[in-house]
Amino acid sequence: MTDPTVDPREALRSAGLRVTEPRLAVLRALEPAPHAAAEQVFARVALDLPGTSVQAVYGVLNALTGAGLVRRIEPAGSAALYELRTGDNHHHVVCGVCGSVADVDCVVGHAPCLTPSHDSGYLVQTAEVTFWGLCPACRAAEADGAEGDEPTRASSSPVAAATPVATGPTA
Amino acid sequence: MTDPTVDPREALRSAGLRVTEPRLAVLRALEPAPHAAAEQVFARVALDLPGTSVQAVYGVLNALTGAGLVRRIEPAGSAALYELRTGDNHHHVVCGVCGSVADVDCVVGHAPCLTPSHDSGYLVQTAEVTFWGLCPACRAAEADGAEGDEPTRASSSPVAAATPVATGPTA
DNA sequence: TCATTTGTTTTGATCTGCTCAAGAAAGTGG
DNA sequence: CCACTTTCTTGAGCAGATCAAAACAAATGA
Repeated sequence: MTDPTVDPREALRSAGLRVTEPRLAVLRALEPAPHAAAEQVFARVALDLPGTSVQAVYGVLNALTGAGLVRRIEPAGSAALYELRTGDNHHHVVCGVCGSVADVDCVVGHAPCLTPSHDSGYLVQTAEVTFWGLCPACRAAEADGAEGDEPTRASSSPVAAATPVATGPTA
Repeated sequence: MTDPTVDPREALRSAGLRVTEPRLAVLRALEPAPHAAAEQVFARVALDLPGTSVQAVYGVLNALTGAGLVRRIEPAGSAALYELRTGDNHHHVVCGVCGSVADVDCVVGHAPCLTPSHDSGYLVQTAEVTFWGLCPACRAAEADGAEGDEPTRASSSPVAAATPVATGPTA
C-alpha cells in the first residue's frame, strides 16, 4: 500500500483526497528527497509549481500525513521530516553532527523492543526507534581531525548540541 | 552516577558547575515530577524561588543537560521534557491522547535494536526507543465510549494528531 | 452544460518553544 | 574580604508550525 511507484493520482483518490496540482507537486518533491523538511519540500515545489505558498505545503503535508500517504518523523532538535515510505514501520539513523537521516530496516531478527513489559499499564501500539550516530561523511571529517573535508551541511547545527543524551547503549 | 539521592550541591560541583539557587530549585522541581516540560519546571521553580525568569530555567536546564545531570527527551509533537534519571539509557512510553510519559526499562534481556546492520555506513552510538500507546486513564476513557471520566489533561492536545504514524509494529 | 456542494488553497495573523545579547548580580578561590 | 569568573535578569527576536476567513477549484447531480 502507498507504493510510490503507483500513480500518485490513484493513491490520492483511493485515500479519499482530491487530486490537485499542489499535492502532486509535493509528492513529486518527496520522491527524490526522502526525509525532507517542510521547508525543503516547499523549495522543491516552488520550482515546478511557482506560486505555491508555504502554508499550502504545510496543509498538503498534513493532509497526506493524515491520509497515510506520507509519514512524518520528528528527530529531536530539528524540524519535522516527511518521507514516502509508509507501509513498513522502519526506523531511522540520524547523524548527530550534520543531521542527515537514513533509513534502517529494523534488523534484529525478531520484533525487538516492541513488547515492553506493559510497564505502567500503557497499551503500546507503536514503537519508534531512532539511532543516533555519525554519518560516513562526518565520520571521515572527524577522523581527519576536524580540518579535512567538511560534511555537506552546516556543522554548527542545533542538532549537535541537543542530541546524544547517553552514550552507552543499555539493554 | 548522577544519583538524585546524593546532595545536589555535591553533584553540581563535581560536574564543574557552580551551586546557585536557581539550579538547586530546578533540581528540586524535577524530583517530584519526572518528565517535566520546561514550562512546568518553571512553574514549580517559581513557587519556591520567586523572581526566577523563564530564561533562567531554560539556561539552567541546558547547563544541567550539558553536564549530564539531567536528561532531555523530545517526544514528537511536544515540547522537550527533562528527567533526572541519567545513568541508564532507559526508554519511554508516551500516551498518544493525553501526552503523559512513563519510563520503560528496556525489557528484552539483551541490547535489542541497538545494532542495526550498519545500514548506510553510519556509526551508531545511541538508540532511542519511544513507545506510543494509551495510558491507563485514556484507555478507560476510550472503553467508556468517550463520555466517561475524561483523563487528567486536555484531550485536544496537539500530540494526538501528530503521532501514531504506523500501527503495526515491524521487526 | 450549468449550478451546487464540498473540499483546497491563499492570505495574513498568531502562537509556542526556544535562543541570543547585554548588563547586573552572585558564587568561588585566593 | 577582594577580584575574577560564571550565572542570572531583562528584553528582543527567530523558526517552525498552526489557525481563521475568504477566494477558488474540483467532483456531483440536474
